[in-house]
Amino acid sequence: MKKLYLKDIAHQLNVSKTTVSLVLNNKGDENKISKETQNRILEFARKHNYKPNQLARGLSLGKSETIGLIVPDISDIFYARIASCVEKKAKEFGYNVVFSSSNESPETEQELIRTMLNRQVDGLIIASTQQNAADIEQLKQSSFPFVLIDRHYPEIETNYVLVDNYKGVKLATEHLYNNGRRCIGFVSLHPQLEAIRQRLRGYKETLESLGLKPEKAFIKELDKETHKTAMKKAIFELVSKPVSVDAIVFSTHYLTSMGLRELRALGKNVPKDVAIVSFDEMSAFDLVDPPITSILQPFNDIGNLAVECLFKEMKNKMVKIDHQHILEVELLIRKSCGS
Amino acid sequence: MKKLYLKDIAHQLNVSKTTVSLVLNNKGDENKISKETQNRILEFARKHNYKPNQLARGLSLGKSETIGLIVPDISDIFYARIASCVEKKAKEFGYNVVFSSSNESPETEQELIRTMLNRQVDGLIIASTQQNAADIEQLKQSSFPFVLIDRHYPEIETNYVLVDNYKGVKLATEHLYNNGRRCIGFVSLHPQLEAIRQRLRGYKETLESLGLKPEKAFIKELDKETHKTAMKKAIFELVSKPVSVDAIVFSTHYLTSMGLRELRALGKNVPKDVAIVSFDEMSAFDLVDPPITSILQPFNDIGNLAVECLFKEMKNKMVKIDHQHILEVELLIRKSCGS
DNA sequence: CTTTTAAACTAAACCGGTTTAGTTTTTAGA
DNA sequence: TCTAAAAACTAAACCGGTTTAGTTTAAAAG
Repeated sequence: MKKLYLKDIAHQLNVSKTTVSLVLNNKGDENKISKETQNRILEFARKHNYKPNQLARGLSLGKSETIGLIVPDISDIFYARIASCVEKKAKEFGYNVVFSSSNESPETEQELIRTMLNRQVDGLIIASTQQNAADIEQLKQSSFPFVLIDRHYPEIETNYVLVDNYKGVKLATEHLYNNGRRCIGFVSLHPQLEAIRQRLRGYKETLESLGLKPEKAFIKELDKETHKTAMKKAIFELVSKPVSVDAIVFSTHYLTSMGLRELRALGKNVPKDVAIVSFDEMSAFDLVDPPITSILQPFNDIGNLAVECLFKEMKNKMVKIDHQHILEVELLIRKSCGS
Repeated sequence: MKKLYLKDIAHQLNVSKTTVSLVLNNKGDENKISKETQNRILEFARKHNYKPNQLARGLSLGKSETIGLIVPDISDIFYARIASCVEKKAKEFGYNVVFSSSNESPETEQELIRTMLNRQVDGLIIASTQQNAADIEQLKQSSFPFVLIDRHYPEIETNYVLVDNYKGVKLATEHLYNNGRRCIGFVSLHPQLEAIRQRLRGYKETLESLGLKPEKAFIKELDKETHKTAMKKAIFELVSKPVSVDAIVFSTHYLTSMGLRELRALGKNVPKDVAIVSFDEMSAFDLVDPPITSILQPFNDIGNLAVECLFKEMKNKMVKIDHQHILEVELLIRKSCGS
């Protein structure tokens, strides 16, 4: 059973390629192709299950009906969930998704953006490393449709779908305070990410508003390359004298896991000795001992909104910056802060 | 800054498109383009950062340098991890990956396969719903390069990369036995999946080899649509009289989570009252109370091997069935089976 | 001094669609 | 009866690359 081409249909039915193409693209009526011919073509195409070559179609139309998704790491459950949403939503529009992970490397991200542009994706959804302002700026200048998710560039005006990092950490910190904690630590990664900066700001300002002082010693900012080894030291310092925190806010799910492992290794009881809250969660956090109080991100909304915005951009040709969404997060109280 | 085309380079340098194309594809020497001309072209292309339109290139070459990945659910951490691997490995070959989730629906899977073929992917990696023999058979007949992962069709000879499901469950069951358990239950999903059948077989035959009888009442096969509600009933029946198992093997990570929640809701102590083992795990299973003894799947090897096999197929034109890999699994003993 | 051969390059066809600018045939109007 | 307009269809250009089958020029061979 060899592949069927437009040309073949035309030959078989004794009409031109033009006619076949018009009919199959639903332009039969406006081009005054007789109903009878239309039916013959439609019928034949259906019967032989004709599907056009998308490369040829894309080349001709100047669009690929594919969008690109660039995330730091597709095996991170947070991004995997977003990817799943993006894919579903894109499919509603008849679009496919090509994905790639930047592994937090700006160089890789740059390369990925270019590769995707060469592949003629019609739009991009990017969770950027945030160290790639030049490329983002260029995308904007060339008015290529794109939407940033999870991370944005405060200095560049773009469409984005973010999460209220500040408020999330505020909620978490206040919750710890309300549970009687007064020495609240903060463990975080890559301070170069705006999202992380917002979380840090949320932490500091909330402490201050509560009349507490955010001591430098309470704050551990781990380097992304070395955080696996650095975590041990960080936790040790936080829970030992003279710092001796009685609570820790972790800025990401996997930091929470790692931190909790270290706390246990040190024989600390959670939440009695040290209460913890996690920004973002993993699938089994409700089963952990103790179940971990977490700030939940609305990954479904992030994915859906991002795709919707992107398609509006793609439709309008002119890219308007009018989709700057900051979504609410939710504090899910479990047991890791006491009570 | 408008897009630069091959034609533009040719004009600017006063040579033909042919020459430019040959040089940029490293065919300058074999086509006797002078070193000098080659350098001029290479230099110019680099300076202006020329990248060919991949749709045009793909159409011309009859290949897209893209592979398709079809999994049941990309937001499942197991498939997300495999996707991550596949992407990395594919990139080594200069390939991109388009992914899609079938959501366990054979119709969706069928549609995805066709869509991907229309998009001219050069090969497919499929974790099939296993209810789509017709399409798989057809792929095979048309000798289109593809590799099955995680799930295969025993009745169709194809290349695949699987995991030794039988042995995994055998290991788990024996471990429970060695910890003194004699009433071992089995909770599973979709018995139509070959992988699940293998796991069930592993369970039954191991029990028999240990001199135990695999009672029907010990085995719960949940329906995929209703498993969320059915789990409650299943666990209740397993741990109540007259069945009263003292151990459960769960055939998938999320079943383990759900089952554990139900066990807790019933006030059962794990592992004292009921020991559990999970086939496959989630990120935080080591932090759960108790840490869950799990059968680990080598997702890295699955992804890498699948890509390697696929590329061999793609290179050889002739698709040879000589890549039937069954990878070893590992039992990671934690605390959920006692000590 | 012609004929071969090699070196360096190119025109045009091709991939498989879409679309513009027609052409042919039929019908309606004057 | 002749012309204009409408209906139904199509040839050929185009998208942006790759590649086949040459062409032109210069040097080597006879």
